[in-house]
Amino acid sequence: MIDFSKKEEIKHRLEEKAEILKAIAHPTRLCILAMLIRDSESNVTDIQCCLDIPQPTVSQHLSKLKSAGIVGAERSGTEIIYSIKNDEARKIVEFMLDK
Amino acid sequence: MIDFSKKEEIKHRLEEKAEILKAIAHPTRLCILAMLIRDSESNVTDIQCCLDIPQPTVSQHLSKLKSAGIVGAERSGTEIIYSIKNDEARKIVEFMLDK
DNA sequence: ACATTATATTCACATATGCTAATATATAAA
DNA sequence: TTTATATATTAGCATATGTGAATATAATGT
Repeated sequence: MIDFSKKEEIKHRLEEKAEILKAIAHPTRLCILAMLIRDSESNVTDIQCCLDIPQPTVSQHLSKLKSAGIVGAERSGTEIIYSIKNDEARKIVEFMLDK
Repeated sequence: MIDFSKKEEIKHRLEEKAEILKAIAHPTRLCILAMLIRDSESNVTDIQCCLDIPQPTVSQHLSKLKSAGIVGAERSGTEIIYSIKNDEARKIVEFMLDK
């Protein structure tokens, strides 16, 4: 067992929170998340069409959101359906875009 | 929340929001903002002591927060007093740290 | 004027990020 | 099995970011 001092605990928590914020903090990813909030889920092609940027770029942003635990992916035939799975992130985006 | 029919119009808005989030999205800056929420204002030395990192590093993070419009600075003698001036940013930090 | 304290700025460097182009994989249809 | 469609991955490159060390500035006190 590792014995974290209180400062280390706080530090780790702040790092986790910063990771989530950093994943959200990009205009394209904010837009993707806004789409996913509006439509509750979406595939890559729909997102790409909406944003009008290259497909690999969309996939890279989705990959970043996914590895931060903000979105989840589920294959359906040839498509992959993305949706928001982190409620904390969802609320931040909702708050930012309601402003 | 977002009107996707006006793509060009919302692009700038998303960039602005992402700028704010990006400024917040760092463990040290999250910690600085948490201090400023708790104490309502603080000088550089106090922040430096609390975080235990070099003074220039603190100044650089404060500078980033300031140029993003998140904190304001006011000189008082030889000290400079920082405080949060962007309420949107304050609410995001409060939300993140309450979780 | 000089020393002290508080803060900012610059530089150098390593690492991370974002983009594009090209290529790879996976599923489904013919 | 070949073809088409949807998505992911890789490589290369430019730019941004974070940090520490050293230095600079600004206000105050002696």
